[in-house]
Amino acid sequence: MDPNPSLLSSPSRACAQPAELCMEGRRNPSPCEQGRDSSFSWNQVPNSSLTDPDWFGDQQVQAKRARVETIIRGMCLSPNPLVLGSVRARDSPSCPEKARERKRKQSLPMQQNPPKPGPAGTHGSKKGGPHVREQLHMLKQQLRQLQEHILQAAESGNSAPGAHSAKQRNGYGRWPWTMDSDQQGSGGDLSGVEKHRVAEVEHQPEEPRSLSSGARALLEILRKELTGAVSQAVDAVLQKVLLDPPGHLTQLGQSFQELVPESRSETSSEGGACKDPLPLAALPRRAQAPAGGPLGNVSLAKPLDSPGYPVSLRMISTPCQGPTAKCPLTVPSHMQENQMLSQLPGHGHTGHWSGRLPQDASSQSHPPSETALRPWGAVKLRPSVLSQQQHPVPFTSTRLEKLPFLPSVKMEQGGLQAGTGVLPFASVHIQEGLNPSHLKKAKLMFFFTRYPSSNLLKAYFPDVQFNRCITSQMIKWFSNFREFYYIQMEKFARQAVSDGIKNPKMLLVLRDSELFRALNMHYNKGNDFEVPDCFLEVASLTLQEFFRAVSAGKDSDPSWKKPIYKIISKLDSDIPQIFKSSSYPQEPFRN
DNA sequence: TATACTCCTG
DNA sequence: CAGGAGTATA
Repeated sequence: MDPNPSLLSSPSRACAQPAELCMEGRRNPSPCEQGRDSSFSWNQVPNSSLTDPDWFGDQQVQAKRARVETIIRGMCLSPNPLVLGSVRARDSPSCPEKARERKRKQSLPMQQNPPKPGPAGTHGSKKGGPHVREQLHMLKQQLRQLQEHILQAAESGNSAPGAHSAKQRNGYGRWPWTMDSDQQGSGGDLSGVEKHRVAEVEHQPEEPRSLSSGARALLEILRKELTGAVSQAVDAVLQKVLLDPPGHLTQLGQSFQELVPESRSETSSEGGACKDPLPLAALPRRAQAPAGGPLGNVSLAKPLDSPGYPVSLRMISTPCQGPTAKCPLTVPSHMQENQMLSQLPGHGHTGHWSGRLPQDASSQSHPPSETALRPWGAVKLRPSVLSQQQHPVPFTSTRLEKLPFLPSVKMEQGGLQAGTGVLPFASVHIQEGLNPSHLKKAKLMFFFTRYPSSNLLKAYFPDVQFNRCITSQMIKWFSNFREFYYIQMEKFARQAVSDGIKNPKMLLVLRDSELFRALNMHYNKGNDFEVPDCFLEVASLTLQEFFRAVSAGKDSDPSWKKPIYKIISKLDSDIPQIFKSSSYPQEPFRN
């Protein structure tokens, strides 16, 4: 008559092999369009303002706008010799559009060297420059014509526009470079070249001197909107054409995916044809699978259903040894590339390396009625936390999906220069010693692995120069982590015993339990990391093991903990690949 | 003997 | 969290 917590009763596809999970992740359809949309979604907003002529319905303007849009569209669609020319040839373009996308990304690191400031087009040296330039020129012409028309319209019609429309334009704040020139300096992430061009466009108009204030206002607003729209479009084009400015936010997502093709080319066959670009949404889940997936549900479900759970657990667990071999999909074959990626997350210098993660990490929907199954006193309900659990979000998913939206403001002035010395090719600084960020990272890793091998540690701390001393220090860290962990477990297990708990299955470590709080406080002090579900499951099992041992009086044996250690040592999960980044998590402090 | 683990202590 | 002692394993 166990109250069978629904939390545990979930999947009985329990024994899903890691491999299956990986494949599943890989199978995620990733339509080219969708992918691109997601990574470039930031440049779509202006369109909405463009297509929002709420107060001004001038046919002429509409027509002009249509023309401009047509041109822009044409530019977007036209092949991009600039980029294609400078691409490594090893890509097999099974999906042309995607291949191009990928090539563009790959060419990214090459943009590291800031271009010498010069006339527009300097940058696009090869063949593409003049072409783009022409297009831009046409655009400018169009703009000029447009403005003339507007001028006429303004002169004929006197009615001043409502003030609200002017305020609406502030929506451009997202694209600093589309604002007036005085605001521009504040740090748009346009390259020098782009800035130059935008400036050109913006300074085109010969402002009419003799206009009524109303007309002037109208004109001003129109001008803003038009220049904003045009320059935004130009920017969008240039971004695609010239480069994705290094350090741009989309880079994380893109570069992250750079990793995948590597392994994909080696191992994947079931992925199908078009598995390429930018499944920004899909990728994170993939990364998550090894972490939370395998153990998820399984380990907890089993014990509750069958008495012999330690055994079944062992079978389904994923030993930490060689996690790199576990899920080939997430394992880049080239460490260098991996490290290149690694640099990226750190560039969203927002103070928090990964942003605050939404609460519930479980990809498996937690029963809303979790309260009902709160099993035991030590696992107390915390309404505040519980309420946050209402919106379950896979943790890795949220983490990675969020990153692309980190404020772009942090881009250094001049997109191209921004990359100087910061990005991919900026070498991984090999450190002699361990610093606090290493410690923090190790603590977070503890959520996935309690018994990391020294090889694993070496793999996940690429910026650390390992020697005997460093290695044993880090191993000592984990030993200390375990110590605290087991002490807590024992403490709460004993409390449960003294509370009269009979059934170990009642003991769950949930996110609102005291035990969890203690652990989280220790390993994740800032609470800026979403503790993976697999950790909760392992913790629950540990607690149960301790409980059973204590309640069976085994603790009289001096080495009564050893069997527990042995069990727990087999419950390590794979650590998300992102942890291999030398700069993950990127802390506010950086050297 | 070297390495890694636990336990204890500061 | 680090250091040291004691122990286990290879």
